[in-house]
Amino acid sequence: MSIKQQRRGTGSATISDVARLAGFSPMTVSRVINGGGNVKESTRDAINAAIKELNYSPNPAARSLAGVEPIRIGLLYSNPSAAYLSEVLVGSLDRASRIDVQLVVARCEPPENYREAAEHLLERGVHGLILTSPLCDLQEVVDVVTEGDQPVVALAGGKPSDDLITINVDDFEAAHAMTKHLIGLGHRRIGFIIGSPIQAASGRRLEGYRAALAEAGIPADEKLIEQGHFTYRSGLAAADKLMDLAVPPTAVFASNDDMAAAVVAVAHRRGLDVPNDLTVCGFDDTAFASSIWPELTTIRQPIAEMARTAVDMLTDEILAHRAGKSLPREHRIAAFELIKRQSDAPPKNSR
Amino acid sequence: MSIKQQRRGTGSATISDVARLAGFSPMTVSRVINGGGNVKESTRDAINAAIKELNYSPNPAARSLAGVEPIRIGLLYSNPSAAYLSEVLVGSLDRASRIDVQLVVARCEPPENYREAAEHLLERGVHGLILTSPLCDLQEVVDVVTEGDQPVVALAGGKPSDDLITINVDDFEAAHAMTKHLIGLGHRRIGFIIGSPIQAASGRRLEGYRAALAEAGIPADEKLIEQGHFTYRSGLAAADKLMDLAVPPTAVFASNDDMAAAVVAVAHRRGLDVPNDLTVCGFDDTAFASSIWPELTTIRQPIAEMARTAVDMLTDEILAHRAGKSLPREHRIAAFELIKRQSDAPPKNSR
DNA sequence: TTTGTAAAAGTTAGCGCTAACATGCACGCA
DNA sequence: TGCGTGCATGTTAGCGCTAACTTTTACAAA
Repeated sequence: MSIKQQRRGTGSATISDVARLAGFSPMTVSRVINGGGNVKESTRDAINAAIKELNYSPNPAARSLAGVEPIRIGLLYSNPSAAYLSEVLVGSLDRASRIDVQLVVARCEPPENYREAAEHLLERGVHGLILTSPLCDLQEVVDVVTEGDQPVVALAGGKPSDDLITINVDDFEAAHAMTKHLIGLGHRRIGFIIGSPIQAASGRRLEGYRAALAEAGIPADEKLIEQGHFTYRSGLAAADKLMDLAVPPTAVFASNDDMAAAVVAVAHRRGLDVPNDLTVCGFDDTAFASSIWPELTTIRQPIAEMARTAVDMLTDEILAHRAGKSLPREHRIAAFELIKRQSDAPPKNSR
Repeated sequence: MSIKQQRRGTGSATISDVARLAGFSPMTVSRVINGGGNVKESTRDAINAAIKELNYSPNPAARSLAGVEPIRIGLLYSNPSAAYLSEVLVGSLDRASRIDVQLVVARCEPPENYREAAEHLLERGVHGLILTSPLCDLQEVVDVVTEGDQPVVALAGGKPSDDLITINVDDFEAAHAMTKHLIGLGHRRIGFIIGSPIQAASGRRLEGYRAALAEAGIPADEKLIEQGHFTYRSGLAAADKLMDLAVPPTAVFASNDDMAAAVVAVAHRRGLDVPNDLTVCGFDDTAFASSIWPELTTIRQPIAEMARTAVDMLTDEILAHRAGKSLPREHRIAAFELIKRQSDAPPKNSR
């Protein structure tokens, strides 16, 4: 007796296996998978059960060969805050390749060419877009990309709205937690450097800071709050002003790492030791945070994870759209993490 | 008369179109494409001509469906010098997706888990590996990944050898050019901070520096040369030593941007203006270079382009390997660029 | 000339999936 | 009873490619 050798095949389950197990034809299975209509509820359930049992997932090559247009997602970035970008890329690529979605990455530098870059992507036929920070906070950019009817995800930024799916950490809670951490160390005069006013997160971070102070019963001192623009240079200026105060802060919480690094630079220039004379902490956990010395205590956003989520959500939207349905725009909140490094310590006088 | 509507199909040429045009069967075309043997020279030429004329390229989905194992390339990185990483990713992904090669990205942090990470990739069935800096300079890592018979490309680092394909800028020429630039500005006492001794590029950069000085007839002063480790912290120490010299340098050329940033920090701490009191320049053009102030004059390696090349070379190797042939290990040199920003100026006394 | 043999080419079938069409069936209405 | 109507499912064929097998051709040895 000869066992017929399978000539090819990956060994994993096929749509026919599922069909056989469920007792229907492959076509019906296909309909269930692709959200097609006209399938009885009980049939759908039986097929889904079979899919689960066989741990089946459709072969993307066969699918695309059979004429289904593969899902393409555009990723628009600018301002290579490089650590951020690489996390975005690693996360989104990882997920995209796993679920066989094409990712088209494009750089754009507002205000010059954002329109062009966006149109370029749309021409390439993308079915959805991911907008990374700080693009999501530029209203013109958002307007351009939401003109069409492709779904758009704003990653770490952007105002939740009906046009935009957003994925963010809770900036308020994160800033609140960091401020509370500083208060816990014994600090009472805590300087704050606000981020760029055009980014929505800046305001939320400021409020988190204020709220933590208020909760601890520490009176707000507006002189301790300086405006910055998320740049190193703006951090230098803000830090100088803070350190020139009659009673300077014992800790400075900057709204991002670039500005925090600038605070460290200013402190050093003035002969202050970080963290013993001045505690400094940042936000974002970019490469900066761990490449300067001392390394910064900061807030980490799970960017890679958020990027993965972005790809998933877009894909769901696109599939729903293809099936003629429509999903409500979701607004996800991801969990942040307070990364404690070497730039924070109790204030001097409290020891 | 009814024109039969094509139900599906992408519209682009298929292997049958090529076969028809060339006057052979699709199978023979397939053989030509896949480097199979037993095709007459004249046939091969005719088919290649037809391929060119129709601008044909095989449909990857159909190919993979027909059972050809898709090419998978592993990319190993560590030490997220993030700008570098993002360039590597953008470049390699761009090319990989265009030629339909799968890229499997993995992080590894020697000395803990490099073996594990490498083995993990190999288990995932990658057919070739890209090793990014600084991994390519760790002999243990290189040993592990070259154990098998997959081809390995060292990107921006590594010693050219029979085991390793390398892609580098000419570190000697680049350091030479930068030093010459400084001499051209009028500097005569130029400090140099050497990179990590374990990376081969460090030595080549030092030699470039020495050669440029020698050419200009400037006597070498060993006190102006300090050892560093490519880290910010090592840059701080080296800069302090240089600035403590009886006759300190008027310019410092650090072997990477992190150390150059540290030199700027030390200068500021000592009340020196950059570039008016001290010229500082770096190497690599990482994010650091343009996020601190003043922005660094530095050497840019075309990392994205080099990454693209890496993917191409590996793919060629893998295809050659599959066809039973073997290509010699190549060692490519890419063109660097001297990026002039705001951290260099003529020395004070020369004005 | 016949035959053997290897090189060069062609044929067949099938990878897994889905579009288009076909069918079956229940239900309501004339 | 017959007949449309619409839902639920099945059948057929083909997407583009290549593995495995078969056939043809070229050419040398018998």
